Amino acid sequence: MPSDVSTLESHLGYWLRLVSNQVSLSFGKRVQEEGVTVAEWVILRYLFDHNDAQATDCAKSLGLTKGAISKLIARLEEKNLVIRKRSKVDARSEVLNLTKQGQNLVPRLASIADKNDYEFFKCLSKSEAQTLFYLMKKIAEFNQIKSAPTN
Amino acid sequence: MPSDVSTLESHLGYWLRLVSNQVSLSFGKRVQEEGVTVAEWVILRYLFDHNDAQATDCAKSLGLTKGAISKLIARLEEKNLVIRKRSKVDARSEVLNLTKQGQNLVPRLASIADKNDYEFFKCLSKSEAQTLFYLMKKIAEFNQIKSAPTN
DNA sequence: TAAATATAGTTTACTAGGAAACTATATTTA
DNA sequence: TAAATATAGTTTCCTAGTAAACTATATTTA
Repeated sequence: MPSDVSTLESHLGYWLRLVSNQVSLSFGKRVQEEGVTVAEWVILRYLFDHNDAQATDCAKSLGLTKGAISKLIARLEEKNLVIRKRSKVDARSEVLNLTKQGQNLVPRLASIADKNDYEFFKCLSKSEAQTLFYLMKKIAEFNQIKSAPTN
Repeated sequence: MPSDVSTLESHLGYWLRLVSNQVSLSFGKRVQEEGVTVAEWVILRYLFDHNDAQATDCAKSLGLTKGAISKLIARLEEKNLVIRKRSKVDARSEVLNLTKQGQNLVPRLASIADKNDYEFFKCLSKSEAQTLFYLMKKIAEFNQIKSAPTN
């Protein structure tokens, strides 16, 4: 007689967490060579497309809290990859930009991201990968998870 | 002229992380009512099926490091949900079991997990959900991510 | 048997992230 | 205009997780 208690494996959330954790771990090890982390890469890539960005916009677009962003920006500034300036029009907010060094780094990180994604998901056919993109976007949209509209 | 720098959204890893983080966050808020966390639920569910389990087996099956397991077990013991005993046959290892309280809790947590999964993924059709299960398992298997073989 | 090595768990130091309280500045409203 | 409220960021405290060093016990090997 089977147990009526659902298993871990019967939940999609379990599988997503399991796989996602490993993808990020693997990616983290790769970008470490460039002196940054996965979370930092995400901010850098966002700023690459958004000059004079505001921390709050960044948080909303990337689905993070302002607390998380605050800490990441502070670290990126220390690493000399991001410059923060107080806004002239609103003394509460700040204006974010990549440094020259930051701008040079982003393409290299993008290559690493491409490679990591390829290695991890190369077991999927073209159409399976497309399906997975489609499903993730559908879930994100349905559940109102914000994502950077950069393309 | 388009940038040759790949976007965040062009990586499956990005989407998985985005969605997975939100699923876990949502689930975490729900199980909080029962006084436990997502990571604790995972351990409890494992121990529900594995009497006299060893921490190392637990770690391997769930894809966690022994350090992570060590801290989680310590907390579960404090919460009186798990009992740890030193093994008689091997003084290095310990024998893990749920307390009566832990056994009673697991079915309630399983219900919450069911509900959370349903709410988050109800935007998917039956066949889409099946496809997502299939793809996650395929990726996990290909990349040798360990998962509890409880069913 | 003594020394080397392997294994089980713990601890420490780190990144990732949320929640909530906090400071400072802007904006609304009475 | 004064008071209330909203917004931008920061800080603190928590959980989740890895890596690496550490302790203690077992097992191998010379």
